[in-house]
Amino acid sequence: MMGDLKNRARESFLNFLADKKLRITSQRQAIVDSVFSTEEHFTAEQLLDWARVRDKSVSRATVYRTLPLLVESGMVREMDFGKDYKFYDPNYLDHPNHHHIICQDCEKIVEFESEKITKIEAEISHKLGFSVASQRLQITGNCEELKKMGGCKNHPCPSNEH
Amino acid sequence: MMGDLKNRARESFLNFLADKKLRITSQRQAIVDSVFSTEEHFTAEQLLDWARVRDKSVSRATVYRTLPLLVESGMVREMDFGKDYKFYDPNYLDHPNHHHIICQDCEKIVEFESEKITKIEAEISHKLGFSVASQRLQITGNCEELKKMGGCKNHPCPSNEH
DNA sequence: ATCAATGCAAATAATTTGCAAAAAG
DNA sequence: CTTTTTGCAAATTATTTGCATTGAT
Repeated sequence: MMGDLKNRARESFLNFLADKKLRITSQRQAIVDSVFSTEEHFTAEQLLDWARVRDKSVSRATVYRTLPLLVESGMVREMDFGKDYKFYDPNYLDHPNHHHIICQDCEKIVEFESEKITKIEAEISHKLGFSVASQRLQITGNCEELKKMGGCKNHPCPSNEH
Repeated sequence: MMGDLKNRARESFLNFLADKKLRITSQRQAIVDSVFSTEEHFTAEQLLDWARVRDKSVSRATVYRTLPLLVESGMVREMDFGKDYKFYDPNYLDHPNHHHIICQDCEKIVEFESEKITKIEAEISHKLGFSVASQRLQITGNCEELKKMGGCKNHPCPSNEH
């Protein structure tokens, strides 16, 4: 049933291309199929790797040219976690208002939703004279392991230092 | 009284430098004084311009080397609005949990705070096994003018097109 | 045929860095 | 004096683009 949703997303995107009179090339297929086969966040480079498994002829330029189309179609969301490259999230279709919480140390990322927050955002925006088109909320924090041990994946536990 | 706060921030930063045994050079003074004389968001390039008014010898490299110190000290917050350069916000000191709402069209930015959101963030994070270190919430929307007229600063109103 | 899409390699642009000279403590 | 900081110019790196060619319709 997850597959169904992803399949529908794939269809939507192909329609989006058709509406814009853009062509469905084998390279775009490989890229799009890759995107709709994962629920992970990914980078342009990762997408290139995945797409090349399906079609060796996919070039980096085509990935970079296709990504904006995926974003414009609403099938994928561009995200910036402060790294020097962007991440892309294919899960906004099913959960258009989800948020992210990221561990400072190990970069573990958890997604969550909150109707309350969505509601407050709309109320306040309205008061300020805006209507909401989209939102992004990122919480940076410490995961359990980091809190308890003083370190997680990326750092040795300080108690092991001397 | 705003000046007081900013002055205190400036002091804090100089102490931060002292604690790290970093030197208070004339270039750093010019940069820091510029930062604590504004409440606007700024870019590295803008900061360079401002600092050069105070001290012509300030170089771009020094601005780029000082910015991470300002961020690390907590006096300035790095922000990414999806442009290809970063913005810096000197207002987190007085309002550590504030959010941004940005018009899609004219890039008007309004800051706001919400204790309710702060509280919900903490609750949910806790449930997920994280503690909150910081957060960033950006709402993208349409300002009044855009809603009413179909366009604001950056675009002609569609009704004026033919 | 026609025109959009591709791969390649070169360009772009914000940010970073090596290094010899200058300045802080 | 010693060590940090500076400006400059060159390097870095994700992303973008020009162009001749290929492929979809």
